Amino acid sequence: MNIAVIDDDKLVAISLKTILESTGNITVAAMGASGEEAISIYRDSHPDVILMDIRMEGMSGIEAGLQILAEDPSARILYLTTFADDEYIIKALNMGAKGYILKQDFDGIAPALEAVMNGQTVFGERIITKIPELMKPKNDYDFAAHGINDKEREIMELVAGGLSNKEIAAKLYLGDGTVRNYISTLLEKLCLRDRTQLAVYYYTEVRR
Amino acid sequence: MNIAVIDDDKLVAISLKTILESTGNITVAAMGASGEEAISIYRDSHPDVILMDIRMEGMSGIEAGLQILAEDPSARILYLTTFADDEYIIKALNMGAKGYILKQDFDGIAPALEAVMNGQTVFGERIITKIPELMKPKNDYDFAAHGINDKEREIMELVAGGLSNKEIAAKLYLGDGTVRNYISTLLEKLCLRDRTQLAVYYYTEVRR
DNA sequence: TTTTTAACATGACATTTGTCATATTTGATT
DNA sequence: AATCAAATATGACAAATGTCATGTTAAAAA
Repeated sequence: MNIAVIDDDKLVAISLKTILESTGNITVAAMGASGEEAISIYRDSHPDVILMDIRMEGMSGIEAGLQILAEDPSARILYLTTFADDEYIIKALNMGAKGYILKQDFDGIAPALEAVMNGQTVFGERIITKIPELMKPKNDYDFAAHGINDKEREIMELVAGGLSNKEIAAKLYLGDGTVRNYISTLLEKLCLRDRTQLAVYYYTEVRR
Repeated sequence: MNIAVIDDDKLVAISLKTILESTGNITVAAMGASGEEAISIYRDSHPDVILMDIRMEGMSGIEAGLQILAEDPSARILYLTTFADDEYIIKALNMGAKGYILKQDFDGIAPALEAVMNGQTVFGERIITKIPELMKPKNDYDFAAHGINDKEREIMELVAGGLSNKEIAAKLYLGDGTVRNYISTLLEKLCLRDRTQLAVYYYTEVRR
């Protein structure tokens, strides 16, 4: 099995090469230290699996992976992580990566590569247990992109909390006519008709 | 590595034993054909990994797995599935199983066992892609427990879709006063005040 | 059969809601 | 200083909404 090792820590890369090649079954055909290198290495030598650090200087492992998979959807990418970077798990998963394992776990890497080679997807010990909570997508709804300012956002949240105009007015020290105006503008901006649709929008688009 | 193979299809069990032992690295220390057997085998011989069919006559693989993990949380259980039984994926995951792979994928099983032996968690090709949708907890909201009948439930869903009374009435061939009555009862039953709160309730309690 | 209950409906009424035209204040731009 | 654009506010108005009392029908229970 030919693999490529991409890690911006030279020492780690070398260690991996040594360890993996000592298994006898694995050949490290290429090594790189950045996302860009990963891409060009993959283009040149099409290794069976790319073993890549997820966070690197410059282009991240994720970006490089996306690029590689765009060019060859059958590429097998196995990410290495140092433990701290949870945020990437879901991204990697959705992207179509073949797994996500801990760098520290030297002994586990070779078997993981074998499994990936055979079409499996592999996760390190503690990683899989985190997936449930990571799965609820943190929302990155962009209020600004819809021209919604802070006050409007606040009012939207209160409407989505089921409050009446009067209650919202009291809570924000505004006149209740003012609140109605805010809601009017919100509805206009979001092409909705009434507060109920606004609440629905909130739960389906903003905080889905 | 000593493993136990549990499958209620004798033929599959034997085939697995043959294939796995031919790798040289794996010894099938015990075989069984039911959940009950799995439990007693684990008690007796503590294999490194249990390779178990997930659906079997009598006690299912999940139940047996729960029992085994209760007695020894460090037990490594790798499930075999025939493809159709999605529902178990999440259960297996939450339970603490080390993976979930396809029976058909003979070549993949040995590497998967190696990976599991080394602390990884392994999923078959198509399985991981299903996790996102399976993750959203199916709702077991009990309408009946709140005294909500079918019509009311239907109307509640339409309100939560952002429809006006008139639209709901048209859709259900009801008078719009009737719709208002239904909503009134719903609000009464659920201790809510208005349709917006009903929609909020829907998204936070029914389909959360 | 008679009674009861549930589903479906109507109309009257008060309240809430959404729109609009308009105004004041404030800070930024010119 | 003059102008402009926001954030904030008001009141008038129409439409939508929620409540209630009441009625009809059909099915279930007695």
